[in-house]
Amino acid sequence: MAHGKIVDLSKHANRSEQCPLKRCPLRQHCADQGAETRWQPSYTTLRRNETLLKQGDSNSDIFIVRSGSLKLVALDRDGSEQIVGFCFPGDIVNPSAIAGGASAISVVALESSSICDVTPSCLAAPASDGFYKALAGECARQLNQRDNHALVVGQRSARQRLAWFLVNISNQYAGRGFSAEEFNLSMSRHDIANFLALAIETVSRLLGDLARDEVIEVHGRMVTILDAARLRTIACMETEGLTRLENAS
Amino acid sequence: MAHGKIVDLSKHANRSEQCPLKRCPLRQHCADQGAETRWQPSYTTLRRNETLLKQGDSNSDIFIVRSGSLKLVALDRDGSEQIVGFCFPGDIVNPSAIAGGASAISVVALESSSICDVTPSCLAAPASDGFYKALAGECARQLNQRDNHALVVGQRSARQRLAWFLVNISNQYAGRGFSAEEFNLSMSRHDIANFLALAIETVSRLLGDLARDEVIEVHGRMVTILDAARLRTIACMETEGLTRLENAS
DNA sequence: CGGGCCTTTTGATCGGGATCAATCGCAGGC
DNA sequence: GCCTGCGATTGATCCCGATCAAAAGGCCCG
Repeated sequence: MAHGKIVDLSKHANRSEQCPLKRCPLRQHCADQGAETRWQPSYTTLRRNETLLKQGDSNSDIFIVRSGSLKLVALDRDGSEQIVGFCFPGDIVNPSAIAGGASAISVVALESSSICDVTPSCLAAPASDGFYKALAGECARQLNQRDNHALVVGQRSARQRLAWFLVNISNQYAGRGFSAEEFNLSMSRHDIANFLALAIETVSRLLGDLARDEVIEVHGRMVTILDAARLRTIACMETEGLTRLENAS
Repeated sequence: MAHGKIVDLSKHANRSEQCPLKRCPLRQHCADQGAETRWQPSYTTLRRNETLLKQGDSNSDIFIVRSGSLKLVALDRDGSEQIVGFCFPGDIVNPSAIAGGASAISVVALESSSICDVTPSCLAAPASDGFYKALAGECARQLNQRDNHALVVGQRSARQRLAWFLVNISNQYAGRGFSAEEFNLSMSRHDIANFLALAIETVSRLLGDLARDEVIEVHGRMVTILDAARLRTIACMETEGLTRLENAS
């Protein structure tokens, strides 16, 4: 468990030595193909609540998050929304673009974010096995995440879901070299509630409960995990003890 | 809306003129590559409750359903299970194998099923763009389905979920040339309940309600849709009116 | 500093669906 | 035929989390 500095991902400077793109399999593929010189993606900056990708848009672009964070939202025409995931620096957004057609979800920035559109340069090189394989692999990873989310939402109590969420976020931060114990949530209570299929009031109350139990400490969006082991225990079964293979990255 | 015969998918003969494999993009790819002669996959037969693929197994096989049906199950070590999808003839099982690693889900037959393992022959041909692209596309399609499932489970009432499920199953059958109005469910009430994150008693009661309202007719696992329009209306908002892009196939 | 607006918290009540508990129905075995 | 056992139905009750309601912070802007 990495002990990095406490930072907002949004403030994460894009200094090359720690640019999250370095780890991106798509980029690595391009490099492997000797296409490094063609790696000239375009960059976009989004502010809070701005949309990167809109559900239904015919869209063939694939993005990588450089800094900030975003939510993936499935919308229904009657207005109901379901957040199906969050994206952090280094994550690949919209690998489904490979299948063509309309985007099945919308992607919205949770905070100021810098996004890299990798499609043009990758496609400039004749599309190769490596490119498709990397994308397929990313789709597969996201599929696993969705299945895990379904398992949690479908089988666990509100308290377990929230604990699971916190463990997950903590892992996300840790995997990027930041503190796993102390971090700022970039999403609102509303987003957390929606993601976990709970009411916002329930999330608020349960955060309070966890704080009262001294498992975490909460000040607005700043969360400190005081007892990671217990949090993990709660996440998995409130009393007994275990997760399925956690997709940490 | 196709008006085919009423059949069990399990009884669907593998006569070549209607073999579901014909439509499989993977197979088409192999044909396109002139690899048709190498299309010599192995076949497996499973009976009810037999496992095609076990979560955690290091597995690189990709399958296609020839006949029958299966459930995709995400398991937790504490014993809880979540069905995340069902498979019917022509469906590609485990496209995630492309990413390697352990399988994230288990796949279990709901009835006697004939399965085709396509990996050996496809991989015999030098893996090409088309192969990976077809798989990536399939992963993307499944990702959409999962998101839709999450939206329904996260946002809709029990009655809406069940109606949505019936509409979905009906579409699956229709898409395969069978009757959209009358069919045998291959899954138990337990499976339906689990898939929709409901209690089995709730599913039973709501099926009874829908039958009493003359929207459907139920005799054990045999379901007849009497008023498809109303069922669709219920599925989407119980009173108002709409779906998001339905992934019918 | 004060005011408006949005997010979050906290409190009180309600209800949809879970849970508990029989009973029923049907298929397979002897 | 009858017994056995599992799946499905039906009924009664309970409770978790939703909903309604209101207050309390934050935060930006004038």
